[in-house]
Amino acid sequence: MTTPLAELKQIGITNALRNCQLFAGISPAELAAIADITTTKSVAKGSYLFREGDPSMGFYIVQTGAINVHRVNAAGKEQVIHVFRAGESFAEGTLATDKGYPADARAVEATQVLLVQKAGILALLRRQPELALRMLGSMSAHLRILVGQLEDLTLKDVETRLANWLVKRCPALESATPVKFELPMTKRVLAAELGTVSETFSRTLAKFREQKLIAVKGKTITVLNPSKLTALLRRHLGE
Amino acid sequence: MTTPLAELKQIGITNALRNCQLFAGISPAELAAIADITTTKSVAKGSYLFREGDPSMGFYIVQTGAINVHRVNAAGKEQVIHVFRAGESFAEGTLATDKGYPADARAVEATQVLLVQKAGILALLRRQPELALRMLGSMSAHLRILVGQLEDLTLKDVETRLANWLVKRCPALESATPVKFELPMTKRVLAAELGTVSETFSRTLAKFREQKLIAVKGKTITVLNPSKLTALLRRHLGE
DNA sequence: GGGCCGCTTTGACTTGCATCAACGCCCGTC
DNA sequence: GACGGGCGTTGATGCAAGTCAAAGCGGCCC
Repeated sequence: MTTPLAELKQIGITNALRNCQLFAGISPAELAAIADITTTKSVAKGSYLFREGDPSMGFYIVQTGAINVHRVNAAGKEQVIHVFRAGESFAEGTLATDKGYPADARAVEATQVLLVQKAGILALLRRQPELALRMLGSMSAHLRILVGQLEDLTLKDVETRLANWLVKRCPALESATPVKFELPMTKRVLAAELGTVSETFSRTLAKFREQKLIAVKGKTITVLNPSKLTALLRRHLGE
Repeated sequence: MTTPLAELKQIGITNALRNCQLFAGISPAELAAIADITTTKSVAKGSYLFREGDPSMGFYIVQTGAINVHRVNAAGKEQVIHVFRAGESFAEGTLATDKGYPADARAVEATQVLLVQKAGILALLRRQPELALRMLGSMSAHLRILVGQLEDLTLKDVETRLANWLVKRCPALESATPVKFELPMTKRVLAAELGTVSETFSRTLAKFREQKLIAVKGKTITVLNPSKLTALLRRHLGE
């Protein structure tokens, strides 16, 4: 930490931390203290950051790439809990218990993460109650995501879930002008995130295509008429 | 707080707090400080403690009775998130955000709860970092519950979920001696907790009855052979 | 006791979705 | 340029579980 090289590394980490919602607006001194207990880690596409039951090393922040947090049952089926992308933090929950990680975490693509080390952050939290409150807030956000997931999976069918997913990435919900975007992953992976399999996903896309709601070309999806899609969504939720 | 009557009330609250896992092993001074910012509240069976979106008053601890935390979609269907019983705390997640409660909370039966008030506990957390860590631990436990729920609902069928539920209330898992107990609620409510409807629940009970795994008489259920039930559970999970 | 309402059970039907299977397609490697 | 493998699409089939309907069965109030 006293050599120029190490200092340089800390500066890089500090910058990365600043991009994380969890630490938005935090004082430079605190940020530096956190950087001191943070390391970086590269995860190759498809390899695991941790697995269910592994003892907690701390919590993570995605710098670049994406981490798929999921759960596997004995039959080998995966349920995606959430895909975390740049700036998002996860596994904060393992700080205050001696249980291990409650799920698996795998890199969807080549990914760079920050590891905020358990012992260090715990000591820091004891001195910085405000920071502890931030962590509480972050965990609360995760709880909300999970509650949303729960609702998604049980109260809606695949068609509704996909419509919802599409609507979420349209900037102007009520506009009638087409919106075009690229899928950031394979359709198979997206299907899993939506809690279904690729066949059903493909069929549902086809259904929307027939109704002239969207156009699909490879990984490019065009929402032809956002307002019609939101109307469909409302219709499905309203009955 | 200076009148004898108020003091007596605080003593009662203090005792109640002591029964909560969240505060297990905490110092008497801290406990008293928490009692100062805590009020009690009675909730009649079926009435709501709070609803989704209500601004947060603080978090709750169940003293007696049971609180059903659930979510309702536009179609009016309910998804039970968890039923909290004596000694359990919930809604801690609303402390650190200005969003309201993320779900509905209704009393399953006549219930007494403690309300730890938001402003008070926040001030306390700023002075007592250890307490903040406890709250983090508690929220982490809730996250685990939710992740478990998510897995239950997506990776298992109703038969497996019911078997799991039954096995959980058998003291000796591997024994061949019958275990008898009373349902603490109507079957309809239990069905909802297991993420299904009363008809399917009834059919699944019948299926177990035919296999001589259980006997049912009104609200009394007898698990005839716990070890056979756990064997069935393992078989379902293992393939 | 009689009547009523809500819970429970059972049966018949419907449906959304996973699974299995087959085939075209793209893209890598040899 | 030929082969192989993973993805995407489509069709056929099976099944778990939700819905609708009808009929017992309590329990509770008058």
